[in-house]
Amino acid sequence: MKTAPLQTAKKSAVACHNCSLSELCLPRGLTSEELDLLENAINKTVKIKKKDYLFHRDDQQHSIYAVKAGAIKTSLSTPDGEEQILGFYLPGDLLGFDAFANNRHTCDAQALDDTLVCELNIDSFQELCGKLSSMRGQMMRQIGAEIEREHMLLLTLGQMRTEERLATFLSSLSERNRERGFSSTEFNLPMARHDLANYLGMAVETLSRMFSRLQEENIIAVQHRLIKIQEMDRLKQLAHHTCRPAGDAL
Amino acid sequence: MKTAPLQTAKKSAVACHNCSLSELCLPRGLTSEELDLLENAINKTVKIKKKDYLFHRDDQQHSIYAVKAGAIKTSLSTPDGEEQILGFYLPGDLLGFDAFANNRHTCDAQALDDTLVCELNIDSFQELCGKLSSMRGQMMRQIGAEIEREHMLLLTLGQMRTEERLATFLSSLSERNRERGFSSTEFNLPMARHDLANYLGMAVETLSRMFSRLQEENIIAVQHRLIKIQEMDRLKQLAHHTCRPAGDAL
DNA sequence: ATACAGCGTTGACCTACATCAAAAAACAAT
DNA sequence: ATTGTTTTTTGATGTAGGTCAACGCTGTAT
Repeated sequence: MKTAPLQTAKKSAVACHNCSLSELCLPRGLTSEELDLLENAINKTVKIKKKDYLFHRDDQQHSIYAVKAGAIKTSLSTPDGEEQILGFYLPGDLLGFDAFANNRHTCDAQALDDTLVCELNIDSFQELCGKLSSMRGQMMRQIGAEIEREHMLLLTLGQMRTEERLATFLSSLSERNRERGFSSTEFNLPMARHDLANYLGMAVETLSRMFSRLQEENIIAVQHRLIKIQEMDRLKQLAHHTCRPAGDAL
Repeated sequence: MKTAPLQTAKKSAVACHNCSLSELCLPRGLTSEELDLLENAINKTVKIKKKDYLFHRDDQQHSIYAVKAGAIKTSLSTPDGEEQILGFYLPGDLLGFDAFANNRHTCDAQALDDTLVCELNIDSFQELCGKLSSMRGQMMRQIGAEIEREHMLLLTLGQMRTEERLATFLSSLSERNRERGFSSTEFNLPMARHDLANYLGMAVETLSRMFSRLQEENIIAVQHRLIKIQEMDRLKQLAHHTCRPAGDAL
């Protein structure tokens, strides 16, 4: 289907110390010495091209990855070729925890764009977590956030109508951008309509209609992937199902 | 809404050593000495009555729980009173990992029946995981399984039609029973129609119709909560979306 | 027994969304 | 620019499943 990720990968030096994402990523709250240990656990920085896979379900090799730049989607596919996108991972997000169960990834991870990730060897990372309680705490928080995010998505898919789903998504992407110091009212969607529709459990056509509807009501302005939120309060109102700001990832 | 869980709880001695669930639960693969340490981390055994809550979202106190008997559902509820059930936990299952993120549970957990759980203090458990790599591995496997289960549910809610959803659910409950040494073709549903419908993202009426349809086609026989699977292969065929046997919990 | 409350099933109807079809816009390659 | 390819939008139509309503069954209390 696609070339293996490692064939298109380049290795480069790792440096959490001066990484701009250190406040979002694992390093948050660690001392300089702890950071050294973390850097040792990092295999390498991997560059993957748009549409290439970071990992496949059941791959022999498994790691935890931190996104430095670009965007990754994870998905599950069925025997008959249907897929469900499980999450979008943006700079500062970690992915790969699904491999904890059986030392195999249980979903696929594909780059939505040319992407840069840090790869952490799962075993040395586990070992590190044994040694440093701060690191263990970091990891637990990340895992907890991942579970919480998935809970929100279940709520979205199980209870909301399509307009609500989109409003909730936009609202949480906005929040996310705010947290990262970007504009919360004007941003680019990192994914195509097709992927977003799949993630939100609706047809592309329906998604497009919902974008149009929100635009007609002057709640947002849409130009391709650029979204401008014009009336945040009305957007949040539509997304009233949402429980809390929803911290990490999407 | 309901009495606090602890008011209806009774404490009793903990003994992983002679617990019949030790092969399903955390103790699996641990040495006798490691088991001693685990027992020390366990606060107590808690008894909760049907419809009482094991924990609430944002509770001050948070723990990991292992179900010994009965059944628990976890759910998320929205400001406007809608709920989405996230999972059903049966004997041998662990729940409460959602509190890792912020030291607060992010969902509610309610007993579907009179239920017995072991309560593990989260901090001493974490500490234990620092000391014992085998325990860390155990926990990671459990967390991984939880994530994998939620992925399957996302696939179910996002991609399947109602009949498929029910077929998938029954098929995985059957598999689960088989793994625990119970009958895979005849078992009781631990939850009411209302809860199952919610979990599967459909109306109770629709769920009821799907039960009837499967029964008309002689794939299953239904008497209240008792399910007899008559044609397993046809059931699995209907659930063809399912990726793999789906190990733990529901 | 009888009455009552909660749960489950069935039927009639309706709507939110999927599907089908086609045009328009954006993008890529020559 | 020109052509082909992919993505997005819009419109027309169909349907799966939601909603509303009524009824039957099970269990509990009197």
